[in-house]
Order: sequence, then C-alpha cells, then structure tokens
Amino acid sequence: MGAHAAARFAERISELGVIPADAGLLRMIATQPGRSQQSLAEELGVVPSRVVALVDNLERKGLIERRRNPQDRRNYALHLTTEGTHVMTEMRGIGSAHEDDICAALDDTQRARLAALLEAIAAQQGLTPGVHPGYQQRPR
Amino acid sequence: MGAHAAARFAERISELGVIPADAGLLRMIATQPGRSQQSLAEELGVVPSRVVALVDNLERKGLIERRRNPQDRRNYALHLTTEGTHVMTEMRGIGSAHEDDICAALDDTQRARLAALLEAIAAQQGLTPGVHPGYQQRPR
DNA sequence: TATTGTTATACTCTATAACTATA
DNA sequence: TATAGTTATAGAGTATAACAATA
Repeated sequence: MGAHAAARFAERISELGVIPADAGLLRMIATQPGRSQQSLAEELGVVPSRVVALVDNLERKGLIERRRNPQDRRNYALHLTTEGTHVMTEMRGIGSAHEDDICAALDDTQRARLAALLEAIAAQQGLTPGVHPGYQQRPR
Repeated sequence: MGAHAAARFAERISELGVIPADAGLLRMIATQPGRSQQSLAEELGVVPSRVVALVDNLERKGLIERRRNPQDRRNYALHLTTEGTHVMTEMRGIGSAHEDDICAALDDTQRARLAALLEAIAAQQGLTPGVHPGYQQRPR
C-alpha cells in the first residue's frame, strides 16, 4: 500500500516537473537552508557522489542554488531559489490533497486512530521522522 | 514506513537466497500453478520480456520449472519445484514473523483495528489484493 | 496472421574508486 | 594530510522493438 500511495504522489507532483527524489531533497533543504551536500548524504544514508546527481537535478530545474561559502570554499551552502520556494509551497498543498485522497475511505476519527497506530509503530521501529528510506540502497 | 517494512522483509528473505521480486512471483505461481508468463505479465502490469528475466532468476535458483504444454507448445506452464515449495513454506513463516516484528508496538486489539483501517483504504483505492505495485514502472 | 516467449539494445539509477580544489 | 565535491566507470533493473517458434 505504501508503494501505491508513493506512486500516486509521484503522479501528482509530476505536474510540478518534480520526481519523488527531488521532493524529499527539496524539503530537506527548505527545512534547513544552507546545509552542505555532505550533511545531506549522511542524513539520507547515501554516498556523496549520489548527492551530486540529486543536487544537479534540482539545480538544473532552477529550484535550488549552490552558494560558495567564503569561509570554507570547499563546500556549498544549498538554498532554495524563489522558484524552489514556490514549488515547495505547491508541494505542501499537494501533500495534503494526497493524504486526503488516500484516506477518503475514513472519517476524521478513523484517520486520527490510524495516525496514532502508525506513529506507535514508527517510534518502536526507530524510524527517523522525515527521512524516506527509499534513498538507501536496497539490500539484496 | 512501507519502505522500511519492505526493506526489513528483504533482509529476512535474503537468508533464503531470494529477493523481493522473486518472492512475489513465487507466491503467484504457488497460488496458481501452471500459469503462463503472459498471464503473470498482465497481472503484474509489466511487459512480457521482463517476466522472462524474473522467471529466469527463479529457474536458475531451482525454485520453479518451465514445463512445455503439449497442447499449445508456444507457452510454458510454470510450476514450483520441490525446493521451491520448501522455500515458499519458509517464506510464509518469515512473513508471519515479519508482521509480528513490525507490529511489536501494538497489542492484538490494536493490530485488528489497524488491519481494518488499512483494508478499508485498500478497498476504496481499488488495490488488487496480492499484487505489489512495486513491479510496475514508476511514473516520472 | 496472431500469440508466446526471447533477444538485442538503450536508458536510468546507483555504488565504488580515483581525482581536484581547498583547508 | 584531511575534507567537500566531482568525474569515470561498472552493474543492476527495466522498457522498446525486432525476432523465432508455434498456432
């Protein structure tokens, strides 16, 4: 079911010219502007060279920019552009609509109950809020 | 959270030398022995040439076999081998243990409540029981 | 001609390892 | 030497299209 919800979300945000990988990264940068590629790599649990490609995408789409840090010219401070901020706002709206669509079968009480149950599981499983495990390589 | 559960399941079944794609296909063949590659492709929503690779894997691992149909020699009837049947049994046990692990935070009443809520969503969303959308190409 | 399965090919995603610039 | 980022390369997964065997 997670896969279904993810696929539907992907459909929705594609209207913004954005793919799921973009969405997660964009949100991380929006939440904590100025962060470096290294910090993203660590939090996502992926290799730094992969962040290069992800950030390249976002930059090519004009949603973020790499700003040189004059104090330490080795790293970049990543920031949303005006366009990126706009897309981020759109995405929040899409996120709400998406949740509403997925939960259409449930009334408000049931949604609250579902959320509480899932949160209990997430906490017990030690999941980091806000980081989608989909970035990490799948074990095989 | 679906991604987390899927990753943990992948870990568990890797002990059997099986990956998630194998697991789904193996179960489909176990449930309906003798089915053709075409029928799998249709139900999974993937292209027939992909089923060739998936079935090749399973056959290489000795879990299934392609049997020629003497009536219509164009298609294969897919069947589990003895080893495949054994792995399928193991997988069922792993599935139960997995569910139990994921739901460790909930008592029996809560699990029943969660299951009911999720089933309501799945039904409303028109999800085919037993087919994981992960086989289908992700829209971009 | 139509259907089942296969092969050839190309493209995307991702990791590893070597490399550059800066500290 | 160590760190941030990049490039080159290789491998896996997957679709498209052409193909062979059978009907």
